[in-house]
Amino acid sequence: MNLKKKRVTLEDVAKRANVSLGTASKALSSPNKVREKTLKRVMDAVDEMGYVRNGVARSLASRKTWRVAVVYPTLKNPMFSNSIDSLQQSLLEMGYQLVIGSHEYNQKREVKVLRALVESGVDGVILVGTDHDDAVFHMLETYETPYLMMWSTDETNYPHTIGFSNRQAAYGIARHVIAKGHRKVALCGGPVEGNERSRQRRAGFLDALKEANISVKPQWLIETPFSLDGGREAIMRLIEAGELPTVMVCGTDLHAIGAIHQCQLSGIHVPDRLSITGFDDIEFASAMSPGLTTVRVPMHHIGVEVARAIVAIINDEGSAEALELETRIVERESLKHLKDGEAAG
Amino acid sequence: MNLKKKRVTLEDVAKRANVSLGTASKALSSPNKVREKTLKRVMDAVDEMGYVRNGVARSLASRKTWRVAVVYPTLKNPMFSNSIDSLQQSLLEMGYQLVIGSHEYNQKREVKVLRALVESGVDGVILVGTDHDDAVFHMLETYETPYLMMWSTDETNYPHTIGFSNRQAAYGIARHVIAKGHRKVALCGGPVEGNERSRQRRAGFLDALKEANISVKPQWLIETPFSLDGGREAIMRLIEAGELPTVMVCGTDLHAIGAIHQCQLSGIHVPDRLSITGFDDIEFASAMSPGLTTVRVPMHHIGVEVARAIVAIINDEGSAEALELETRIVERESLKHLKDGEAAG
DNA sequence: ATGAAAGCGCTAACAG
DNA sequence: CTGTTAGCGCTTTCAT
Repeated sequence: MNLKKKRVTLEDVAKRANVSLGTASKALSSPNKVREKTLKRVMDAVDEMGYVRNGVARSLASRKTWRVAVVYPTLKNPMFSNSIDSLQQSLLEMGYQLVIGSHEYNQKREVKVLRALVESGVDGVILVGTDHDDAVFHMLETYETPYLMMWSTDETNYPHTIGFSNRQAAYGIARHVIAKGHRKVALCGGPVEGNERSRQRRAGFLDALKEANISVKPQWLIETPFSLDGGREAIMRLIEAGELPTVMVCGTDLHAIGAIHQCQLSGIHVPDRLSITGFDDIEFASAMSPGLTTVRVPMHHIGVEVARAIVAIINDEGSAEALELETRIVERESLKHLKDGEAAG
Repeated sequence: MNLKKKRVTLEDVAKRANVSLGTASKALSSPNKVREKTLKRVMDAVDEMGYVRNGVARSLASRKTWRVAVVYPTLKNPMFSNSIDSLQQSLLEMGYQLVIGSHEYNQKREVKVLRALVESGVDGVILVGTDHDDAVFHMLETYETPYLMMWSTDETNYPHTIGFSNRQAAYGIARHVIAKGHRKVALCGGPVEGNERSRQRRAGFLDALKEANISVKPQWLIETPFSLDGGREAIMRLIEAGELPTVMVCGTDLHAIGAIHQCQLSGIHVPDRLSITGFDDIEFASAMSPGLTTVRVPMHHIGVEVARAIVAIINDEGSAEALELETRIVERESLKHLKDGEAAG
């Protein structure tokens, strides 16, 4: 009662149940490989003594942690924090715990965060995007840790990649915007350095513009941080630049929502004076006014497939093939269909 | 090259550096307790062999996992996912990894999630709120796992609690609303069962109304799920009930934002026809139109303090005193100041 | 089906 | 300051 009583171990349980340590162990992990009577004796002892398994010891002996790490660029974007949810649920069903890291879009920090995660012991690693510091790949390979990259299938040949083509998706929404009669187009995305998603989204936008023979003014090619403020800043720059385009195509919903907000503050009517589109389709995109026209990313689907895939790779049964999912355009009020007259002016 | 080469262990490193296992271990964990020359020999060996510490073995031997678990009711509310961020950053600085669980406001599921986390091995546990299944407290105490409750200081005497008084905060915003001339008040909150925050927020609202001698119609006392849809549903019910109040006070921003959206769909002008207030002050509350009048919760501050506190408790130096932080009202356009005439009508 | 024994890779006394 | 020696609590052969 007073002495610091040691935690009860499997050995204690075994003694009480009158079986060997090995048998007790088997009773817990493979109940069907033990006589029913023995099983009951062990289970009773477990209950009576309030035994709880020591996962650390299990992991050391079995060389399996039942833990998977995921490293996000940020958790501030609801896109990623919702992804945690899907991932976590799916992994839990397969008996895995999810450990999370983030690095605020800093590749060097990503290396550190990942190292800490890997050292602490995980059976597999999930990365966002395909553009990472060499040290990341080196560490993962040296240490022979199974890993997979999600969200983007661009710019890589690695087989274990699950996501979508950012370039194509961006191309798609840009074409859509052009089809609505827009010719004066501004682009606003996040930093492209060390981020193939940003890069490919921009490339996709530009592909569509080029195809339609539309050139973008340099001042209308904007790069700001991944945040509401980034979007607000973009609008300020547009205003400073003098002439307003008829539409601003954004690389993320965060940009777009911030931009719309700034338009409201600055008295620019959306979409009458300026149309705005996003990318991601976070929940708030549909709850605001005007509703945001954007690209829906199969976030939940990615989470489910990624969970399944990383477990498969861990068990050495992963298919060596990238999985490319579909995106689709969601039309709401923030994008205006220009009449011919307006298109010109 | 071809055989599955075993991972290099500390023992390998020690041999190569010509020191004993113990010395190598000390070199890594207490570099200053080792002669400089020895340290260098070990470090060189580490680099040459690409050694990475095995955290699992460390944990078993030292009985320390350097991991802290946090269990959220949901990750879908940006409030909580942003909290992950603060917590994680602060813990990382102190050398701890964060492991996350969630249960979608289901107390029985919380028990299971927590058990998995505790079994897998954590040095401490962070819970949201004070209302949990008995099994939770029982498990934590039996297993002698340090824990702490955050977000709410209501309905508990447990010393390790960091958050704010939901009742007081709710009372505050309700008084504010009343001071703006509102007398026809509807309330919309989340389910109160197993959730002392919901319960205390509602109680706080009612305290203020009672004090002002305002009675709430039963149909105006609404309880819907914690989601945008929950807010939308509340508005639909108000419409069905016939007469509209002049304001609806919401228990979370999610409710409020959903409600405002539904008003827009249903042609109810906010705030001219109906004022709406929220609770939490998530980022989107300020980026929408009309901006949401709400209660700012010191989410980041909580994260920082909680991280500090759980580590202190783990190290047996936690102050046995709850920490109550301040909230404050953020005024935006969704709450209208009623003129005397309107107040009556 | 069960028991015995050998680690998993590291930390933590304790000697020297 | 360094080496030696026990474990940490469990899984896993291998016999029986």
